Formats: sequence, C-alpha cells, structure tokens
Amino acid sequence: MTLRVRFAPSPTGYLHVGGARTALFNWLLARKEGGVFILRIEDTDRERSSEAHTQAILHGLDWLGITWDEGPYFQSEGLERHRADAFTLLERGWAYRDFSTPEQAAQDREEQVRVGSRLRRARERAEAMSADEVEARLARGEPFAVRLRVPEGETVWEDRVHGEMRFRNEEIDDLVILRSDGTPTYNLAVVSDDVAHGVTLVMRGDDHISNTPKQILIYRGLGKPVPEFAHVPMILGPDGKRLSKRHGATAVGDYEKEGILPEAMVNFLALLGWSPGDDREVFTRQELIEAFSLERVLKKSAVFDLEKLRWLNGQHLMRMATADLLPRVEARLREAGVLLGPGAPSPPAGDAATRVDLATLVELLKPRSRTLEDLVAQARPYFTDPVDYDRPSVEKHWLKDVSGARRRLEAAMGRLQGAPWEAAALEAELRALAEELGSGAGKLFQTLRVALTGRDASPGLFDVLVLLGRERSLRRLEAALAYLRAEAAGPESRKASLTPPDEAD
RNA sequence: GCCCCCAUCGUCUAUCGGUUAGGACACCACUCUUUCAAGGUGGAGAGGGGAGUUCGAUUCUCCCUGGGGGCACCA
Repeated sequence: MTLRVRFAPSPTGYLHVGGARTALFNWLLARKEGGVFILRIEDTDRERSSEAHTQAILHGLDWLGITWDEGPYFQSEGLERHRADAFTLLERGWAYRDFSTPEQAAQDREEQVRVGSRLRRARERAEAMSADEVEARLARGEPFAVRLRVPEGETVWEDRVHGEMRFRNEEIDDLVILRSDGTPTYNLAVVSDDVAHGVTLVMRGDDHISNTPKQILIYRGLGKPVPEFAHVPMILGPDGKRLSKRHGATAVGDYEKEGILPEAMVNFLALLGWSPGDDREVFTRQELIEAFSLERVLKKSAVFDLEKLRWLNGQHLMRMATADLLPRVEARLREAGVLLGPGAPSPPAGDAATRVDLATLVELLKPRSRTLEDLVAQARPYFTDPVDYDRPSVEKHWLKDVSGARRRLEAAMGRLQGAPWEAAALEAELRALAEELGSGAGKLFQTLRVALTGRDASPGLFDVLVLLGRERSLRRLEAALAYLRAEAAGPESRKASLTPPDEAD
C-alpha cells in the first residue's frame, strides 16, 4: 500500500514555523517513500478562517518548495459527508443524540470539574429518554447534538515516534461530534476527511496525542481501517514555552522577508526534532529526502534557535551559485530603490563605464553575509553616490590623523591615475606606495577603503577597486578628500573657540 | 484539579550497557589576513535527584522533581 500523508492547517493565521516543520516532515517522508502528500485546508471554523490566510499558507509552502500531490482540499466541502458519518455512528449505536440545553451542558461541565472525574451525564439523560420521547422531540424539531458513545476498555496504538500509547477509555469524554446546528466538530471532520482521502499515516504535532484515542474510536465506529500515527515534537521558544508571537517572528513569511533562503529554512527546520545520525549539518533538499526517516525523529521538543538559522543561512548563501542568487538580490535592491527598473542604469545616472557588475559584487559578498537583507545592505554603498560615510569608520581611519589621511588619499590618487585597472597590478601599485609612505599597508588600505565604501569592512580592497572601476573610484577618492578638507577647517576652528582665553599662557 | 508526553553542554544533537560522553550554533583565545567575513587550531561547557537491575549504567525499570501538551457544541 502506498504511503499517503497529509498536512492539514487551519487558515486562522499565517504559516507558522511549527506547522511548516510538520508539513516538511510529511513531505520528506512522502518524497522518500514515493508516497502521496496531500494538502487539506481545515476551514470549518468560519469565524476565524480567511481566504487571505489560506493564500498565505499556500504561498509559504510554495516558498519552502513543499509541493503537494493532491489538493488543496477544503474541509468545508465535506460537510455533507461529515454529517452522514455522524449519522452512521448514530445508527451503529456508537453515538447518541444529546438534547441537553446549553445550561445543562454548562452545569455538566462544572460538575465534572468539581467531582474531578469523567461523568457521562449527557449519556445518562439520553439513555433515560424513551424512544417515544425522542420521536416526539424530533417531530417537534428540537435541536440535538450528537455525541460519541465511548466504550469501556482501553484505546491503544503503536505510535511511529512514541511507541505504544495507551489510554483508558474512562478518561475520554463522550465528545460532541455533530453540533446542534448540524455542523461537525474537529475530531469527526478530521477522521471523516482522512478516511475519504485514504490517509495511511497521520503525522502531526504531539499536541494532538490526546485527540488520537478519540479519533481512533471514531474510525472503529465507522468501521474504517485506523491509519498509523506519528506524533512529532513541538517547537518551543527560547523560554521553553510553545513558540508564539511574543517570541518574535513565528510566521514563515517573516523569515522570507528577512532574507532567509528557503533552502536554509527547510534545512534548519528539518534539524529540529530530527537528526541524520551523523555530523552533517548543511543539507540540500534532495539530501534531506534521502537521509530522512521517521525512526530518527526525536520525542523531545526543540527550541527554535535563530542564531543557528542565520548561520545555516550563511552557509547556504555562500554555497549557492551566484546565478541563482542574482535575481533574488536584484529584486531586493530594486525594492530598496537602489536599482531602478530592468535595464535602467545602475546606479542612477550611471553610464556603462561606472556601472557596477552585480554578479561580481554578489560573488564577493555572499560569503560575508548571513541573510539576503544583510547582503543587500552591504551591496548598497556600491550603488549610491555620494557614499554614506559610516561615522565610526571615518573617525577611526580619517579623523585621528586628518593630514595623514589626506596625504595618503592624494598619493593614492596620483598612483592610481595611470595604473592598469586590474587587481594584481593595483595591489602592486598600492603596496609600493605604502612602502614609500612608510606608514604600513594596512593604514593606507583602510583609509582608502573608507573613501571607496564609506566603511571599514568590505571585500578585498583591490576587488573593490576593480568592481567600482577607475572613474568611479577616483571620483570617490576625490570626494573623500573634499570631505577631509572641510573637516580640517571645521573642527579646528571649533576647538579654538572652545579654548578659554585666560588659560593660555 | 485530572489525563498524557518529555528530560545529554545555554541551544540543536550523537550515543542503540563498557566512550577521555562526540559534533554543530553561540562564546573565548590563537591563526590566516589590507578590513570584514569565510577557513584552520585550541578552550570553556552536559547526562535533574533518588532507588533498583547489572560485573558495569547517560543508556533498562520505578519514584520524585522539572518542563511541555491536552481536558469546548475551537481547530
């Protein structure tokens, strides 16, 4: 029998990382075993469900590359079947009609809490009711809910993650399966749908463990084969509590926005609650499919570690082919207003001679970035004119020795004017110059780096020069010089005015 | 309150009775180096507690503790 698994989110929010991880495990197993991965949207809660959320979930899965083979089915489309299943249960004696008023139901609940053990008051009332009275109430059109008649005994299953699970039926309530308005409740709808979709393995978060015996009972009542179950651990926040909004970003879309690669997200999520058994950490989707197995899924819940996700993203980023990265970076640069429309000059008002080669830039930046946003931020100075100077960098490398910085800049300009614009040659020129100035290569390079990029951290200086091109590089050095001239005049005069006259001796 | 699940470095994890308890993130040194990354080397860092079983327990059993989840005519 071929494996049939499903992911069944309810569209009451965006795709949550916990949900995404559950979806991923199902998908990985289906792909590994040649099974079928079904997507079902559980939209029976009309109040909280929305089309926008459904779209967000579909988009999230799509972004992650989790493709489904069947669906999306919508739970709301199965209403009639759910209802029919409830009546089948009724006919078979596995369920009963509950004519209790809301007041009675509330009282029952209150009593149950007080007594501290399972009571079956609704069932007692139903059984005390004569067939004639039931007929009469039905004839009068009185509303009733349908409750499952939980039998005596124990409900046991062999969980693919937890092993044997055993619940005493006396611990299970006679749950409502069909509300008095005729709509099904979750446990009935799930079972009905999983039967209809031929699901053979239900893999979901372990917060569903206590629903499982109820659902198994429904399968039995319906006379349908009970699927296998695998309850995977949940994902927790850094405080050990269930991951939620207050922990920050919990929607998959938040990470997409931040510039996490879907490849890295999938990799990271797979490693939460599962491990390959060896020391590998960085996986492609295909490698995950090959390595995945239910046997190696952990029972312990895992804490979501943003730092590790970022690290993993950096790993994926630097391994990714620049050609694959390029469109993503370009889109973000455009969004940031740094690149204009397709085919438009970059930078604004640039010409062929001063255009920065994005592919080369991405190549240089990808091993130094953790996220796409980060990469884009680092790319920015290469496109903006004039450059924004990073204040601490300016202070450290220019202002501590203004005249020295000016001397180095001027000398460099002279040297570079006629130099062949090629990395090795530029390096030879500038190293020779540093030698002449006798101030150390590092000092010269940092002074230039700030002039060229506005900051003191960047790819190798000669790569930067080549990337910017002669014209643009010289223009930036010139601008730096102008800045320093102004700076030299400004602070000096300010300093002078601050000196009290009478302190001078 | 009742039921259920879980328990190795701060975090993700390896170990399927015998290991100096291994790796990764983060952290700290050092190294490479024109800076920042990346890389390399090293460091610090863990079996919650108590009983058993066993020649031997992180590993098996039980209890306690701690954490989590569930107890709706929500999903």
